[in-house]
Amino acid sequence: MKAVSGKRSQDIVEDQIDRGDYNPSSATFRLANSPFYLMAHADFKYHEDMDKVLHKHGVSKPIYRVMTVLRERQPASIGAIAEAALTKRSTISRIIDRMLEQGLVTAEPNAEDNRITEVTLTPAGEQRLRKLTPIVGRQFMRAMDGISNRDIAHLLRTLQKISANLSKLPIE
Amino acid sequence: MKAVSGKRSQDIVEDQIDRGDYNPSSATFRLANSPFYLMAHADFKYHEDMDKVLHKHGVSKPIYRVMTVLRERQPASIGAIAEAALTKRSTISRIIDRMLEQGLVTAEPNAEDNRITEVTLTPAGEQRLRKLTPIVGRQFMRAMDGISNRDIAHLLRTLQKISANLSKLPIE
DNA sequence: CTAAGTCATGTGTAATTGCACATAATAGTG
DNA sequence: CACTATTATGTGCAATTACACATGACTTAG
Repeated sequence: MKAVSGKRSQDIVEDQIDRGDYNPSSATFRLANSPFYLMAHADFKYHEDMDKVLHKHGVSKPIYRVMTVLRERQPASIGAIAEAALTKRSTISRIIDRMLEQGLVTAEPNAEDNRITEVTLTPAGEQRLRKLTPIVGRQFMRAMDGISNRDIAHLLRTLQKISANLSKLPIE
Repeated sequence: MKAVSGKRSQDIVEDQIDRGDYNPSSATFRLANSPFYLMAHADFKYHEDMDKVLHKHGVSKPIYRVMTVLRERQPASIGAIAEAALTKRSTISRIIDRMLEQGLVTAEPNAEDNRITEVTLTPAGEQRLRKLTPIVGRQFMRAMDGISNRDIAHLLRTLQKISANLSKLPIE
């Protein structure tokens, strides 16, 4: 590897030990070279344009996210949706309320466990989602322009590793 | 590259053309294989634990982000901070109010252009930031455990490309 | 089988955020 | 030099969010 943070590569015994400029506690750290800042930046830009378009179709970003979660697993409980959508349960509870008003989902108590609310997309919800899909697809293609599928696969592997690391026990 | 979405690799003329499973509009798309979902997920987990620790030091996530922006460029205007911190100007304006109350920053009108508010970290703000830095550093090391610096460099390049793509003209 | 414990969800409340607009300051135009 | 356009920021207001707690439902120990 190349030298980082002024140290010569010989000084670095293993590739993993010294994170040099990448580490936010380094004196030479810069946001432009920070993985997490860049993730937030990319994610922000990705949604920035898209949200405006989605709003024209009466769908907010959190509602869209819930719909994509439901597309994969139906029915799903409030708690399961919250976890997958990276949002607090109480918030999801209210988002589902709004989706009910719009007729995008149904919410029924689970037959075996009455505490659980089972949320399912209605045909109208499915249709709305199908309508939005190509818009999101175009935005995705735009984001990935000039990036090889090999690089995308590499990106996925790294992100998955990071997520796995962070799902272990917390800091202190 | 390997086949994606059921197509054989021979069918794919260029590596960039068909995004297969990666594209949110694909029938075989899964959130677990979606770059943007994984970015959001990693970013969420990264901040989830950290925020709790930061709060014990009286610093919220948005305040911490503003501080890291100021560390790199001081003084900075409200607008410049907003852009770098991926937050609306009016929101930053109010966050700066809170930081002023805590004595973390000063805000002075620019001498040449009276519209501009120049925000600067106070010594107390600098000190607070220095105190938090090792905490964030540990979280970073935890996140990157088992990932080589080469992979991090690769991740950075890809994320930078994506950000650059999305900074061009919007969708429709 | 009953009581304590755990779990899933919903709700009151306060804080945060963004939008739309207002205000103040500068730049540009004829 | 006056007048319009643009720019930077701040504020009223509505919507969204999270936290803390309450409620109802299931589970388990004894």
